[in-house]
Amino acid sequence: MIVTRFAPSPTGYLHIGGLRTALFSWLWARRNNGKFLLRIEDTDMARNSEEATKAIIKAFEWVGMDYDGEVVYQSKRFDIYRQYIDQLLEEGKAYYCYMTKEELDELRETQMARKERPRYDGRYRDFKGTPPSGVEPVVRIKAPIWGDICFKDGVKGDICIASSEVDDFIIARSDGTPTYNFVVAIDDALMGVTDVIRGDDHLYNTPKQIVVYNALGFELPRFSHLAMINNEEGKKLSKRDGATDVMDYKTNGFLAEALLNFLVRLGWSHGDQEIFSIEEMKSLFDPQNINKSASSYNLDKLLWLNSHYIKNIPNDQLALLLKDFGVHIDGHDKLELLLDATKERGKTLVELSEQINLILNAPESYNEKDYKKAIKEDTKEILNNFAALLRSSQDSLHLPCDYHAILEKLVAAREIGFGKIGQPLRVALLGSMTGAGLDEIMSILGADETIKRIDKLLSTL
RNA sequence: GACCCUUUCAUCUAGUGGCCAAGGAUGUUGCGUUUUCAACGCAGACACAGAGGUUCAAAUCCUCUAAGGGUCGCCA
Repeated sequence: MIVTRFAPSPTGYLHIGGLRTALFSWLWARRNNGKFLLRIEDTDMARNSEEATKAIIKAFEWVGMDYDGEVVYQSKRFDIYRQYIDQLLEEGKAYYCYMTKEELDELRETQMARKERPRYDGRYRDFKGTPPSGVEPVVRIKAPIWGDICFKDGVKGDICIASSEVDDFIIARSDGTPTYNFVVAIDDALMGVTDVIRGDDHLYNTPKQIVVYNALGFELPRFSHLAMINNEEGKKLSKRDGATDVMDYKTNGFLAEALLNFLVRLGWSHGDQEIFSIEEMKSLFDPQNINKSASSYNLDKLLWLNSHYIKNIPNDQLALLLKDFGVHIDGHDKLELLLDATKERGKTLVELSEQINLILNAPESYNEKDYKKAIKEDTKEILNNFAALLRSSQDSLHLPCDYHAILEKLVAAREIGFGKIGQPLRVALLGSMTGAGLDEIMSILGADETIKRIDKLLSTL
């Protein structure tokens, strides 16, 4: 069985890059009817917050990603880690190191000065003497001294790192708490994780974790390291780049489906296909098709996808989503017509709600430029004429085509161009010359409201 | 500085030695549809980082160079 996991450290909101990593892991598990686990990496007591964990879970809920079983908190598993530390100590695979932080800093400086890669020199590796007093020791694991540490990465292929590059890293701090690379390996093994899918930035941790796997006799999972997502300038995505918090996308009017579709195509592809429903992703996703190279975030494409999903989800669902944006049209008898007329005009739910409000609420003022452009000498007469026509045939006006018919009638009778009536009418109804089709707008408003808005404009002439 | 990874249109990507004088998508340009905007349709512009090899044949394999990124914590 395939078991994947997402293992964030709770230091803030869920980042867009984190979501993509989680998505890939989730999809791979779901595709194989496997398990997708959520583990919170909170071994650093000073930095983690409960809020952050909640934020991550909330973001998962929004996008509809479900995890299996209970959330695992590393902070609650310290006694498990302690056991393994003791075991390694007993077996001579780990040892106490009495080097102070100051000594360590000093060592690093001299190494840097010699243009070497800074690393622990192993001075306590085979220490048999009397430990210096007054130093709380850390526990270090014995990493191999010779050869290479190799593994096959699901994305990058064969990776080999010289053992000389991997030092005897600390697995327990002087206060006894375990460190990241140690607990990750243990938890992944204990939780039965078969596929570790994570960011590129962990590539260098992998050989360290392999040291732990080997020392404890655990079987290695498959590792797949995802290249980073950069910003539109190709630089590392940071908080300065605006919306990096997943939940910002919700407030900015993006659909979860669109976000996931966007993210799944960042670094992964399936031929030429661009649009993937969640179900399709679940059945098609394969880490084998993940790209090696980093990709850049591109808002235009996200926007395009979002408008695609806005246009294609059922109207009743759309109405539900719109509630969060101050548009309450649940019971509106012209709901279908209203959304059909507007949903091609909004790339986000924010824009769409603006479009809808434009129709639902009578204009309080008119766009100056459009007003000037639309209002001509004969406009007053034409609009009066049109209003009269509306009044006289009020009872038979229902569908957009009904309104269209009387517009045609007016145009034919007066022998004028469509613009003569269309432009001022548009200003009267919406306050400006852009927006949905006139026939639809009038049908949604009904004859009464249409006449009211025309009269209001007439009163300014 | 050391080690590691990456490199196809502006962007996401297809491509695993011949089907590629490089395909799709976003964006962009023009035209059409339209009372307006949008949407849609059609047409166009835009790329194999560079240099050397290997081969009958290279975007694809090898070497070097360059550029970008990552990592070097008692953070995760």
